Amino acid sequence: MPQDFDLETFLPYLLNQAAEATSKRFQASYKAAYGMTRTQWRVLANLGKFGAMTARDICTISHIEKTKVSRAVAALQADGLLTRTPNPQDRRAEFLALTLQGSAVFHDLGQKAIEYDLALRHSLGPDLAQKLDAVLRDLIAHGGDFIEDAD
Amino acid sequence: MPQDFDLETFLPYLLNQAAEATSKRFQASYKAAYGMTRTQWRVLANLGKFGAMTARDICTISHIEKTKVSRAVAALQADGLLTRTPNPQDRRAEFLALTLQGSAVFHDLGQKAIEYDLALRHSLGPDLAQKLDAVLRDLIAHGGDFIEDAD
DNA sequence: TTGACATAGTTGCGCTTGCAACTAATAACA
DNA sequence: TGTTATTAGTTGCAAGCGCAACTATGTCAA
Repeated sequence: MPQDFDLETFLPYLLNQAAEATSKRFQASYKAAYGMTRTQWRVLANLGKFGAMTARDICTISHIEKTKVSRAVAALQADGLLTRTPNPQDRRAEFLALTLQGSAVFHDLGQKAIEYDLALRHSLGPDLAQKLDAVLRDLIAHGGDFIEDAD
Repeated sequence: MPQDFDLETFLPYLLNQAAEATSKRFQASYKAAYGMTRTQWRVLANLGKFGAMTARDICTISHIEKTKVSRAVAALQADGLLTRTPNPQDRRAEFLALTLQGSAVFHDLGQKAIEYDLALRHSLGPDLAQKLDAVLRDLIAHGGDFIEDAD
């Protein structure tokens, strides 16, 4: 009967703390300068990286829920950072693309993100940082696949 | 002019994804069985691990904001999982302690958490899992200390 | 004492989220 | 063709969260 559970060694807890700690600072970049949400920043970053695509594509690529994407897209459009173009082949869907202004924001924030990421990795050391990448990707891919009852 | 920012290699993003992926499944344990919030689960876990303490102590230990702690404590009390005892030395503060029922819940969830944690670590391999712990703790401690302008 | 400041904890408000239900368009197939 | 099932995207609602303001108590020092 192990009664010695310790939150401080619980992997999901540690991951959450680390994610919050590292995200918090960078959040200031897009929140203060552009009044953007994390979801908005991610949608922008995906469009900036991959070019025009539909909301559904963004969902698939980024694993963000469609509700969040929908609202983020509406907000980004309202701010003039992206445009929607109907797809004549499928009138349910719309192609999303960054405006010139949206691209400018993407380049500005992307630049800051790269610098921040480098600083973080620098503090960890190169090989550790690289291993961390692999481990995190592994957890992202398989982190929810163990316990078979739920869902 | 590096325009090649890629979200997929951005450490805060990876950490968030990994945290979400691993937390989601375990969340089912406390949400489905006890209708608890993540914050409630964390407060319960801290009280279970460290015994009676004040809300302020929980804030200090866990880095959860006092507002969240306050509301989680109220909810846990309403569910009969903890009791508040006024501190005669300082009538602003209250000692919080798990009830018998609260302890039972803590042991149940703690057990499940240990199992889940072991499964996660097993999938990573022992040495990698251990390194991950150290890296995450490092990021938690220093993850926000680089960029000096914000705040 | 009394007044200025600090601290424990709560509350109000606006915002983001998650979930389920919804609309509109398309696909599948008898 | 008509009927049903999928899919793209939106919306309503009930939370939870973050922040600032607030209450009540305690501290310090003139």
